[in-house]
Amino acid sequence: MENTAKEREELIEMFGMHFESLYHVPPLAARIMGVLIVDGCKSGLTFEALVEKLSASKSSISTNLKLLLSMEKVFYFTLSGDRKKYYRSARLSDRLNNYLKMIEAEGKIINRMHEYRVKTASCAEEIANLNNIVSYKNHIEQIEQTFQHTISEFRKIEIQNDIKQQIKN
Amino acid sequence: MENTAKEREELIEMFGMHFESLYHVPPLAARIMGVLIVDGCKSGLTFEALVEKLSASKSSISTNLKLLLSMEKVFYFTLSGDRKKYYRSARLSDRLNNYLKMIEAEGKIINRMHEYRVKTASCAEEIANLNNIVSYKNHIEQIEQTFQHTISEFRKIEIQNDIKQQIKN
DNA sequence: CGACTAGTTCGGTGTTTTACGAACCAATTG
DNA sequence: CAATTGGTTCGTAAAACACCGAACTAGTCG
Repeated sequence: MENTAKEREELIEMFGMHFESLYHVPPLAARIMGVLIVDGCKSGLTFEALVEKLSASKSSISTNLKLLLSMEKVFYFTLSGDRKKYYRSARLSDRLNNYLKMIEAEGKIINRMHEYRVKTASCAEEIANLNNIVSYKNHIEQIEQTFQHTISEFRKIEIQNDIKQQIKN
Repeated sequence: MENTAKEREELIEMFGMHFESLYHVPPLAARIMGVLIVDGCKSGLTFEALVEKLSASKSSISTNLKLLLSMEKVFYFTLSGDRKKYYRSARLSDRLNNYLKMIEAEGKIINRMHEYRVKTASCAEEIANLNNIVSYKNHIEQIEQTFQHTISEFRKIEIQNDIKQQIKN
């Protein structure tokens, strides 16, 4: 049993590192994401629970939670007759969407790059390089489409799960 | 013509922003990447050229270049009879590979997550959630494969271009 | 060998970030 | 209305970061 606890710690740490570099958020925010995924996937975690689990101050949790809410990486729900907010991490499809956004950013900049090169190309070498850019553009677009497809497929599953959940309650 | 210069500046700035957030490097390192792509794609840029173009100190350029070299985002080559190093940004396929790495990291952590959940799942709700994770894992793997395929396709083009280049010289 | 080129390393400084405690607010409860 | 709960806001201390100049190294040339 102690082994499971250790594994839990490791998982939270792993998620923390992952989100810190991926979303560019403070360490504490990343760890919040971690515990929300590892411990809070079913019913959410309260503000208090986060303070305890992460042994951080109320103010730090508040600030970082606000950040994550504004980034839509985390959301909360309330229960009637309960003043507390229950926090949960965003859906898995949102994580996929994050990668899509990065790749879209790359795509946009490559388009600009291409326009610029077309205008300024002068020698044969540069024109050869242009072909390279076009090919890169096409690959990026292809990947974007794959992502879009995967995300929409995955969203369907999530929506179905949500409906099941709602029927149960 | 003044318009092109402005567009160039904008492109460098765009690349800078992009790489800063993507690779988590200091602003100057990101701008080095930017100028290397925009101005140095054909024949590379010298250390000196970078100092001038970015109007930064030699020490800052040195430090950031060292960082980019260690990250393999930048490489250099030398010409016989010329003491200078010529810096170039990594290939486009390496940029694609960077996204693959991120997604692989996500995949690994999701695997760990799944193992953990299998061990700790107790109620029906948790088991339902498990299916969700499995499905996510599968989608991630599918995307990884697409990426691997795209990267290997793209590498072929790059290698062909390299050969053409070598024949020319 | 002295001067120059090409670049690195070191120490320091101004800025930014991160987390904190204390004070505060707003809603509820006895 | 006083006390408690659930949380926010603000000012700040500590640490990390980014960039710089000065001093230094290592190779080259006259």
